[in-house]
Amino acid sequence: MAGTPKVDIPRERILCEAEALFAERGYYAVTIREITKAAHCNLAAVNYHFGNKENLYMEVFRCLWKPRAKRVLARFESILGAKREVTLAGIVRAVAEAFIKGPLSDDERLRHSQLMVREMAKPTEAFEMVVGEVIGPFQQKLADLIRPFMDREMGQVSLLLQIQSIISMVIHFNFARNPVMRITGREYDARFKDELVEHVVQFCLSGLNGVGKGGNP
Amino acid sequence: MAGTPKVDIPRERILCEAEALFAERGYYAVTIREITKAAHCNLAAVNYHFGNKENLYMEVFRCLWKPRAKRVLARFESILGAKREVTLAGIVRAVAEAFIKGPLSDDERLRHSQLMVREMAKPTEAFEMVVGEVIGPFQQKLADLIRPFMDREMGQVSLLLQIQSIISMVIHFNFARNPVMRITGREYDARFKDELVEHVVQFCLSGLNGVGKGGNP
DNA sequence: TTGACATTAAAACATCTGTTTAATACATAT
DNA sequence: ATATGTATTAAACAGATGTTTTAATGTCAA
Repeated sequence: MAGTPKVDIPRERILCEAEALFAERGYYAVTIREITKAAHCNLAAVNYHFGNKENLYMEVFRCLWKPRAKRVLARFESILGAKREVTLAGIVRAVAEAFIKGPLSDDERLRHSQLMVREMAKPTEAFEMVVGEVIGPFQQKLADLIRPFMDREMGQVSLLLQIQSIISMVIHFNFARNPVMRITGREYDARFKDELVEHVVQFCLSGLNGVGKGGNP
Repeated sequence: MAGTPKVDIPRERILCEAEALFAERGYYAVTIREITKAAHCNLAAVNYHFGNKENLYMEVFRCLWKPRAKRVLARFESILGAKREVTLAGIVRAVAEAFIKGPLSDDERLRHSQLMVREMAKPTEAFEMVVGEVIGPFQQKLADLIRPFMDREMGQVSLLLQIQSIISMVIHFNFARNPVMRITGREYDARFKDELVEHVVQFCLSGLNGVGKGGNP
């Protein structure tokens, strides 16, 4: 079973299992029969509780994805708020920690980013909702936080590209575990995640030069 | 039609249309009937020329994806080879230009990265082939190129994380056009792509500080 | 032309898909 | 206890899907 829901009613079980399956294999690869079987309930339960498959998919984003995203953002705020003064390094570290370690379990984090990546590849109504209500506002807030550290004459687009670059890295290290593990030969244990956070912070702050000497052999 | 194949035989048309549809919507969302209709040939043609749907998908990677990836890598080598001396900036710029502008048309580039991202989300046999034959070797070569510029004591894993970070950015700016356009409000025209290349180079070389002053207001 | 082979076409097949129906069980309030 | 609204079940439905079959068509050498 994929993550134990607090209330053990069929509706919750369906949502939970549906999310896990949608994340892993995508909307069309998953059948209602699979979902209801995993949730130990009758085939008709999906249509009874959610109307149809498409709305079940939307409800996954409304009831599970969105609250979880908010938990991550709350963690970000919390990490940032704990600091005496806000620095550029502090902001980046807060992002990296919230997204790569954060309040989510490993399974949750994987599901979460897989669903998002699938939406980025082919956006549906869910994407509109999530960008409008969660991701968009967050990136704007991040831009406002970072702007004071940037050149005065830097355009808003440039600023947003900086944000996107940070985000692209944390998304990548979350959802592309497979290639990352395969190429680096490392497991996603606590130690490796610490290294990942450290790496993201270093890279975002000073790029390749941050750890290099810049010398030519 | 999705990109005009050189030889106008049904087999080629099917491959071409299949790739476009698989990239846009994923394996299960696409039906053989759709593919053959788009390719203006009979339903049975897929099973005649490719045996079954699964093998058609694999052939897309073997016959279209892989050669195209090699074209991109060849462009990378070419850009790098044209330089008088190899610098860190030169390497990063070569990667960014090859992947973001490169030898591919806009449609090709989008398809290419969408297919890859779908494979990263849920790897199939195609992923194994592509990582083993193209992506893996390329990242190793990139690591060898960059190593001389890094600290002597830097571990191989750290080095590969640097590579992954560069790659994650170019992949992101290729396949996540939708969110990027939506959030920055820009179109993916030649001008914007130039800006993207410039941004990636700057960011990878010196991170956020590269364009900022680092001052606290 | 004839014969052999490769390709295309149309139809049929078995299975799977999302959805609906109708019947049943269950709980709670009167 | 009875009635009422809710939740579950099993069965059926219509349409879609991958695949196979069988026939027709084209191609080209002997």
